Amino acid sequence: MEKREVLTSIKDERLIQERRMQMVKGAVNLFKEKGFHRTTTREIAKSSGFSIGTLYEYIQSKEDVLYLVCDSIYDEVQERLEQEIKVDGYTIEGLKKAIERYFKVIDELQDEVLVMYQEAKSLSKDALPYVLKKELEMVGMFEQLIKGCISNHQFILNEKESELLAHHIFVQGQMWAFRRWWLQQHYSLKEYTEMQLKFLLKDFSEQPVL
Amino acid sequence: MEKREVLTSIKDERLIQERRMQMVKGAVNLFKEKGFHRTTTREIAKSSGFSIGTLYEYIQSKEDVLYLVCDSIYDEVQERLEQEIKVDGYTIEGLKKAIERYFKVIDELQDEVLVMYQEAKSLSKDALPYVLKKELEMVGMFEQLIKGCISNHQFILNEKESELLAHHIFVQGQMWAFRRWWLQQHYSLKEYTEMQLKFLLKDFSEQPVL
Amino acid sequence: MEKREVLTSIKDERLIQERRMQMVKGAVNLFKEKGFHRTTTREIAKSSGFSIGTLYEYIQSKEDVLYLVCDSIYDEVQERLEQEIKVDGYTIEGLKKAIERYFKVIDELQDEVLVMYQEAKSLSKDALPYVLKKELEMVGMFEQLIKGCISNHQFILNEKESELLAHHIFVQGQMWAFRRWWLQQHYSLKEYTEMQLKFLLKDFSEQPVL
Amino acid sequence: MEKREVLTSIKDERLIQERRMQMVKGAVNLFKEKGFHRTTTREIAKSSGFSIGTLYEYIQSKEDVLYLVCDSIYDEVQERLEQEIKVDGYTIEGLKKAIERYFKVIDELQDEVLVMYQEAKSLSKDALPYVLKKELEMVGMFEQLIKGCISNHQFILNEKESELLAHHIFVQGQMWAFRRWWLQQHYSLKEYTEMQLKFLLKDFSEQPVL
DNA sequence: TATGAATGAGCATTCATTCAT
DNA sequence: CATGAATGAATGCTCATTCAT
Repeated sequence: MEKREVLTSIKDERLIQERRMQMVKGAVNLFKEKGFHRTTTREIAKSSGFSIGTLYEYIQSKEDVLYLVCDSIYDEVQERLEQEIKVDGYTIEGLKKAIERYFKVIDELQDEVLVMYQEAKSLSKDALPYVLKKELEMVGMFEQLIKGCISNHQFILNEKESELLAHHIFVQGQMWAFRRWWLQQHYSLKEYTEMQLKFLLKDFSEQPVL
Repeated sequence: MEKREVLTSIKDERLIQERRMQMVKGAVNLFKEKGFHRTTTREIAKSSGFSIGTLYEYIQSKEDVLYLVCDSIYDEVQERLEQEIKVDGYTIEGLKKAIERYFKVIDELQDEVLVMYQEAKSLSKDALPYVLKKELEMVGMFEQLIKGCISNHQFILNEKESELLAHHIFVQGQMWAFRRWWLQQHYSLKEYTEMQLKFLLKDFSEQPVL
Repeated sequence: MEKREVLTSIKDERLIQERRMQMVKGAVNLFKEKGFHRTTTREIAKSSGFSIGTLYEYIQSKEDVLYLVCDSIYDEVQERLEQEIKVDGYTIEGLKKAIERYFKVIDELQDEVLVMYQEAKSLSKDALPYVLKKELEMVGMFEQLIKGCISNHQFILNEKESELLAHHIFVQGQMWAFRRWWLQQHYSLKEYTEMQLKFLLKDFSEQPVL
Repeated sequence: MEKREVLTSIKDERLIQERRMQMVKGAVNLFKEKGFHRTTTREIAKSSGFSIGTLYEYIQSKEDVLYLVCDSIYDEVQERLEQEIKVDGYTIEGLKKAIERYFKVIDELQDEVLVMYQEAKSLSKDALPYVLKKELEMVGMFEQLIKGCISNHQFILNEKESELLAHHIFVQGQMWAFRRWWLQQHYSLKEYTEMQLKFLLKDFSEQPVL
């Protein structure tokens, strides 16, 4: 699936990138505070550093901003993740480290992650699938790791179990962000990570399962 | 924490209950479709079967409807759960059944659960804590079950692990609702439940952990 | 001009009088605080001690309440005044005493007077003339006194001057009420009365004017 | 006391002045006819010659319009007055002329004056003091004139009497406006002025008072 | 007579979007 | 390209009035 196009009347591609970066940065902060619906386009323009007229030169509707924000958050999470994950091989140890790093990335971007999960439903029928697709790509990263481990005889899981485990890992990361009102009062990130690893991988940590 | 009062100018308590039931029922359907912010008070009134004026006789602001909806969903989930859970003792088998039933309840009320999780953030500073409290009560139900099992030497977990496991169970239930766009295309509820049980409880299923 | 009728569906005349008295008493207090437009019929009913339904048994529209209030205030001012004024003869001394007493009555009923002057404009085309008529009757009381004095050769004024003096007196009384935010911080009622008497009547106090 | 700020989202100061002038002009006419409360913001916008949206670009609430109206009326009365009064010295003749001109200004702006006196009470706790202050400034103009005359030995009055006389003059001017329903049917402005001068200043017109 | 639940026209205000400069 | 004034449909909410009980 190619990136959904956000139409603009501007020709200079470099300018488009720059303005949109400003826009996303400003909007994320606002969405964090007040949510998408309670944020006005004027506020977005202001916190982006340009006028409402200019804002509309680079987007077609308010919803485009939300799409741009979601898109950018995914890109950032994914990018950071890929950067860190690549190094380790397909071992249980590698999988553990990947999870650890994933949790760390979520922790660093928790505001953004929160925004995305709370506001994504406001995306149009048009943009939503693209965002969900991105999510599946991230789950796919874990799935690949798991399957790599299985190929390496690190442990045994069937197809569906692998898939679900990948989802599991993914959701537990998000959980750190959107249940932070409780979790982060009771656990440090380190504690949380350790316990999650225990729950998620305990069976596999000693010997291949029969 | 006592129930947050939603002010009304109506004196007949029976009528209040009846109208609010209509209201919640009508509103949930709308919130499902279009979300809280895109639903107008007029639509809520209409789908509740009365006029906008009457709607406002029973609430003070649009947000009250959201609160009433969240409140009612929690009550229903909790009620259904308690009803089913009570019978079984504090055994692993009992815990499993409780989880199964919890997942079933979530499955039945998935629209409502989804609404609640997507819209709760729009609750005022006033109402949010009450809703979060309700959530912790539900987590608490699982925690009690788990601790009961521990007392019965069904397995060994420390305090924090028990808490986290309870959260885990709770979140996996919700996950069935808010990731249904993917999960429910790949798994039946039965499959999902079985696999979750395996992940959540596998260690404990054969013998007490040392 | 006969009293404007305020229609009611109630037959028992005694009840009508009683309910309307409650109504006026309750409404005056509310109008004082928030003005006619900002006061709701529900509030009037409540502060009158009966239900909104009952309120509308005794009036036909919210404006009727305002009319009833204005009417009742005039009646009270006029009644108190007549009661006190009658005794003295048509002398300058008598006129002075009448003015003193008028100012005292205004002082006692200043809230009511204020309400009337600020809200009378909200009366319908129908009710306004009746209220203005009442006002002229009160001015007429002073005019009579003045003309009596002239007949008694206490001083000399032509017709128009007499009229204007009567208006003058009347307006100075009201002034005590509706400029109280300044006057009552700088003068006691006694001081104000004395100075007004000096201004209004000085010329006449020593000898007939040529 | 500096002018109370009415917030606007418009940056062009010239435009603000122009639009507000239109607004005040349109609103005065409506307030005259139906009063502040019975006038809708849409009507104000329409009679100002722009849309409701534009209206709200220049004010923050309906009450701001009332404030702007009151403010503008005072400014106009005061400006016209100062313009005319300056020339004459501190003599009884000068005071008389000032009063004449004041009455003439009130006569010309009687609709506006009426609006102000009937609606000022609807101003917020915030704006009211500012308007009352303006009123005292106008009274102060007469007080200065009177005290100037006293300094010039034109007549003798103590401090409090001077103050009250100034208020007197001020109120008699207003009286021409808000009792016009009677006065203007019985007197021409000329007659009224002459008689008021006689009442207000007769004692002083021939010789200094002992 | 008394009550109070129901009604819906009406209002102030907001805000995404456009377009002339 | 950038600006910001203008627009008006849409929305949350109020409240005078009615009428069945």
